[in-house]
Amino acid sequence: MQQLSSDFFTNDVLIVAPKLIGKIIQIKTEKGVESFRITETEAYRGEKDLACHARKGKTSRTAPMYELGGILYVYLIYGMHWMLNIVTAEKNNPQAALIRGVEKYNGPGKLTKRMGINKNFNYLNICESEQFQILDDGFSPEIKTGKRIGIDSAGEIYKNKAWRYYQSE
DNA sequence: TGAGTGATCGTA
DNA sequence: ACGATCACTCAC
Repeated sequence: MQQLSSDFFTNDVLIVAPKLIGKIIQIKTEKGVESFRITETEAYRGEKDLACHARKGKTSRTAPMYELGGILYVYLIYGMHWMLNIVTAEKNNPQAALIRGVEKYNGPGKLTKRMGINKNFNYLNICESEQFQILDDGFSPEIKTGKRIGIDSAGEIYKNKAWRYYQSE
């Protein structure tokens, strides 16, 4: 059981997002230490990607994505649901992998609710944090790809990219 | 299929 | 200051 190093996240999101499948999120909550194995991710890749928040450039919301890979990008959507993203790539290359599902909790809003993820986790460095870590226990499942979900306004080219990754049964 | 919900950002 | 938008979820 090994914690992922900074190098792991300093790669293109199209490399990192599929590699995150099967890895384990370990989080310290009021209940103690809990673990969740990642089953589904999506890649959001730079200002050119019309589905990525960074398509409009750097703002206070998207600033975390412009940092060096290895921190969290957390934001609220529809006034209710916290979205958990892992920032990837080098500084000023705004990319992130959305954690869309973990074992037993599918859906990006459901898993953050279960984990207690909120605004306080934004910018958290996951290579240095005691509270939130990602671990590799050697498990490497077969991975399938598909179109990303919920990005209808993104335009034909990027809407149809197969940048969603999930574990096949 | 549509309501709930509030931060964010462009426009003024 | 205002209004449109939104990487979702749940109940019909």
